[in-house]
Amino acid sequence: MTDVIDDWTHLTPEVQAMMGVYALHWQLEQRLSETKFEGPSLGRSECQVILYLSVPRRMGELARLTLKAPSAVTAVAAALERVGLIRRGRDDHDGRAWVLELTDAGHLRRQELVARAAEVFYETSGLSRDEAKQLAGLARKIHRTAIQAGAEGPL
Amino acid sequence: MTDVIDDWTHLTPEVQAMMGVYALHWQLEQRLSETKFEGPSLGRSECQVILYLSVPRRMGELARLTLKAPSAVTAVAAALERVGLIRRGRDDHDGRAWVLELTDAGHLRRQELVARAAEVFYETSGLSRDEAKQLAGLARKIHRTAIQAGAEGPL
DNA sequence: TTAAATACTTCAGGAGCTGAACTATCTGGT
DNA sequence: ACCAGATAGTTCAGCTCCTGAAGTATTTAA
Repeated sequence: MTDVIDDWTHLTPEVQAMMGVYALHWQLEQRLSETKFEGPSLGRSECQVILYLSVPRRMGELARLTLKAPSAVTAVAAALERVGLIRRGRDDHDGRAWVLELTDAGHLRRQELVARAAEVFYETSGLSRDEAKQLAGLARKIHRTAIQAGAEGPL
Repeated sequence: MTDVIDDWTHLTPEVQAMMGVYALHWQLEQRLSETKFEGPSLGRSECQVILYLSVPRRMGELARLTLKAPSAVTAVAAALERVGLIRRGRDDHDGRAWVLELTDAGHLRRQELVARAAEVFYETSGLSRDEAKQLAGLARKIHRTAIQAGAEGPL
């Protein structure tokens, strides 16, 4: 089809990893957010937050996990509440904080998102189940380190 | 520091991989583009295109590789040419197409970017050299598949 | 030679994020 | 109990970056 000379061998492993990460990230965001479900459609950040809401979480926690500013989470929460996918409640132990929790519709939507994410993941990565698990293992470590680095600022 | 209950075990491998990819992508883009080099500073896409210009490439090829619209590449090329990091020439075999090529300053900047990318990669991923190579192996496959899927549209 | 396809450009418009300034609540020292 | 300072979230102005449509130049195929 195209005559791309992918002399991919002279790139450092780090740059190779980076390019793969960029490509997979783009496809996941793009194709996940443009999937049509029943009910209202969601933006990229809305999908991301729903995935993190496997458990009720405070907004600040979501901001830290998604590496976004608190004000960005405010907008996402407003959108998700407006369409009835989440419910807000005050934190029992801290009246300043909100806890976001999926409604029944939210849980349903999350299940659909997880399923769709797996589809898109395999379609666009071309990885096998075993390779996916291998990647997930690396991803756990990456996630933990990256979130911590993000919380502490850029050194 | 924070009491995040990361019961990360009940997430599917695909979602785990996704979250790791999101976090690493964010950190790489953010920290790479905010690094100060000598000379003019670059946006995220400018950095990405420079990395792909290890070899002269046509603009359409860059659009496909970076998964962006051609018009986005036009803007990036204009910016990079303005600051003297790339040179444009017509493709010998196709007078419609431009070929972008790094200047000497561009090659220098690319080397600095590659070095900085490796630093940021290890700092924010927490991976070892071996794990990085493992990830690079998966990334090669991901990249090839994802770029092809992008070129052919969303199924 | 002419119609259709391709490569890039220009531009208007929009999504989504940040940072600053603000309100509400909590915490610790006195 | 009270007040100062820290913390959680909100509002908003402004910014960056991207896309999609319409336009130009060139190539390809009929």
